[in-house]
Amino acid sequence: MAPDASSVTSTSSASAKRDLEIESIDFFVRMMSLLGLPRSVGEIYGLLYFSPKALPMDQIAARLDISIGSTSQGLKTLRSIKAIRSAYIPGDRRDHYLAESEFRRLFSTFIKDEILPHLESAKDRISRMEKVLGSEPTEEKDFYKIRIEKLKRLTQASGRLLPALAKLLKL
Amino acid sequence: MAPDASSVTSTSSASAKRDLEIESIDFFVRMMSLLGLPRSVGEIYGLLYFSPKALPMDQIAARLDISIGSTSQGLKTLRSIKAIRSAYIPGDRRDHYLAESEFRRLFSTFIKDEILPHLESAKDRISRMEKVLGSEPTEEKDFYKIRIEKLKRLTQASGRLLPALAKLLKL
DNA sequence: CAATGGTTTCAAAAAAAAATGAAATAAGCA
DNA sequence: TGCTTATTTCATTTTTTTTTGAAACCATTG
Repeated sequence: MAPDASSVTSTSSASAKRDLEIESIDFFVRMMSLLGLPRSVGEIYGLLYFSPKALPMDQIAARLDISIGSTSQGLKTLRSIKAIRSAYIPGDRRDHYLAESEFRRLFSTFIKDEILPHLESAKDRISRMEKVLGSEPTEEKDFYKIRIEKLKRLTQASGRLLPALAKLLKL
Repeated sequence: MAPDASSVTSTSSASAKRDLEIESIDFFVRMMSLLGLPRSVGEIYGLLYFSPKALPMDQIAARLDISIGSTSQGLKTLRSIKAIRSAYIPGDRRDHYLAESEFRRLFSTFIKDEILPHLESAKDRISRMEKVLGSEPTEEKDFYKIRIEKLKRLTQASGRLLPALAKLLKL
């Protein structure tokens, strides 16, 4: 078979690394988008996840071919959900980033920040519903009562289940 | 206090119903958006969830003040995740829709259709990663091995946990 | 304390997602 | 079958989200 300049390199492991990197980026782009996070955030995390050394922002932007604006924003998001941490590299002013590979922490932060607040407001809303219904003797009162009851159970179950789920994900 | 034509009606429970409806729509718009579904889908489900009688498409569009195009699309989505079902009303040609209030079914369909396919493709991807790595004796091989191992555990855990979660949500 | 390199911010552009409305299709009824 | 009403489809428009790029900001160091 014909040697191909782009895939055969001196060390031969460089292309393997690139392959892993690409699979990783692809994987995390999908996964982050499942969590509602933008493409660039998935790309950055995917790159860092398979990087043995911490990378500075400008290298991340260059490797992914995205703007430093996006990169800065994406790193901010990833920091906020504790999906990355920065490592100090002596003699280099730039911040260097490493992927946090403990998914447990990642998910529990996500659940805590994104899901639980909604559950909180749901509780208030259900109280309001009960108040509205309480004073109104409509014919279909039973129907409404049951619906409110189901909503209540849903939010209660979620409130208990989600934190438990986060704990189970000790990977 | 001054009587207000729009909120005081002959039965007085009409406004209570409207209040519940609004809270419900608001609730489900948020919840559906958490699942990545468009606003209109949440509105439709929220309306149906607190409707004691099945509603036809044109009434749904009118009450929510959205186009029948959106309504048709939204109903299609909701049907596909089994969140609603249609009821036959004698003497009326139109399809009438009811909310499926068993959240368990709703979630398990959602998990099965939206999440599990991703997990499937993740398995393939991980096999590819292992193949790439296997033939490459790099120095950092241990690092890559560990990362791949973690990914594998994540997908395995999710594959086991998510269906279990769906079952637990018998509300 | 200026100069340089690194990072953030944010208005504008680009891209993606959702809603509209009208035409096409289907489905019930006379 | 033809007429009427209900529903779907889809090109276009609108809205929302994401990315860009340049200016502002910060921090280190000569």
